[in-house]
Amino acid sequence: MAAGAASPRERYRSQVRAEIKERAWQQIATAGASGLSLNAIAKELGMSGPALYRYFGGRDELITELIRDAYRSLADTFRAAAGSGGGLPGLARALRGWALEDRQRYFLVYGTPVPGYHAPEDVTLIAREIMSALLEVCAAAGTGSAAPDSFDAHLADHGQWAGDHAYPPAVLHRALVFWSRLHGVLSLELAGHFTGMGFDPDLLFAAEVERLTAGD
Amino acid sequence: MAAGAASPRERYRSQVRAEIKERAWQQIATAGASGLSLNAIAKELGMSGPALYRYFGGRDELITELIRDAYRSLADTFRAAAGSGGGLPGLARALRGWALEDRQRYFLVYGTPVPGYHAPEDVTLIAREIMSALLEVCAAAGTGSAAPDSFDAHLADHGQWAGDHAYPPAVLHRALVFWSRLHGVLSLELAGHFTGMGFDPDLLFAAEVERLTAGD
DNA sequence: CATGTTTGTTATAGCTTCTAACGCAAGCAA
DNA sequence: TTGCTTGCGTTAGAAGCTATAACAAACATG
Repeated sequence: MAAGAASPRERYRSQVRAEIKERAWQQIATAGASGLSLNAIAKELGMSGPALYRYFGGRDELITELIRDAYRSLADTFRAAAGSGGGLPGLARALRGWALEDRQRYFLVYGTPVPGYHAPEDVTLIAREIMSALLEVCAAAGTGSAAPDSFDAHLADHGQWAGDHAYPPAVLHRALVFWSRLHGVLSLELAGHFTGMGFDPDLLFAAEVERLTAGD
Repeated sequence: MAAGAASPRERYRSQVRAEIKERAWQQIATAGASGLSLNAIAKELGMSGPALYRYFGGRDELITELIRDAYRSLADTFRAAAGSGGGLPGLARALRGWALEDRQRYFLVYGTPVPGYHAPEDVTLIAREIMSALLEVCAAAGTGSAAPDSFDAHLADHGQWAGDHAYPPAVLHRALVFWSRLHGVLSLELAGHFTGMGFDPDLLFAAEVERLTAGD
């Protein structure tokens, strides 16, 4: 975007910022988001503590940046999957692949929220973008064979979140069910609640996708 | 149990321990588990910092204790619901009620795990107890109308986690689907991913329970 | 060349967890 | 009742963290 032609100073600056974020991802991967230490990152980069504050306003700002990148990455993955004609199974595969690629990144988006934290405006916009791609695929996949229930009736009156496109309630319902069911399996799997049970979570995921595409 | 007749010293000790845990729950409710501060708790109780270490080995031990209590509470809730004949809808209601009662408690059980953390033995035993109650209700509810799929075949070979009772694969599958789907909705709702969308998460939950009981 | 901006430094405040050493007081026993 | 033991709470301190302030050096630009 705007990172092409810039002054050498800005080039250096953005490169250091990127390096900081890279170390931050490494730390998060091994110690979780709560274990991220600016001091440790600074030492790893060979500079001393407060130097990092030239690049990020503080710990919260750095984490917010990582969250934004995580959302962006998921949105791009969804956009690509939605555009490649794989339908709902393709989208599901993309989601699972993205989740397994970096579980801490998944938790940054869908993990336990910090009570005080409020996501900045642009992050909620990316979230809308993700939802939009999902709705698009759901609409293309048809309404399926599930009979309309009371929730569909509710959605007919409370479906403004889908944006401009006036999707039928069945499509909205399908999208919400796709989202919550696959998140349910992925979340439990990534959190390790299936470990030691012996079965393959991938097959449970596949079975849910199966029922999802076969009219719920 | 063993807390009935005890020396006055032990009575005092367990009372202080309980008070500490109560304050800890309050703190977690407002600042999340990562924002729990032993120092702040000590000050609230009128004693100074290191005194808490007479009652808990440290921050990790206190949090582990809270996690254990959360698991215990969920297990008791499940046991009661399983015994009261409400079937799967009753169990689902109980789960939702328990989750909404204290969202941070839910996150302590099903939230983002800390990479290094390993749950102690007894917690995994309580987790098994929870699964056992769920399986019991699933078995009583019948196998439903869902046709056996490849995951059922897989479960026939990998269903040892159900314990002694040799439940049929369909029952195991039903339990896993009950668990993951309801967790999916609850997790997204409690994390606030539905806020601003306008629809009622309770109705989505109810719709999922509906499809869960009506043969998937 | 001079001037202003940006970067990195050290010093410092204030917070955290946690260990160590000490004094006091409560409970138990002879 | 007199002592002894055990446990509780204290202060002091080490090591870590975030974050700010003040300063020095390097850099880019007039």
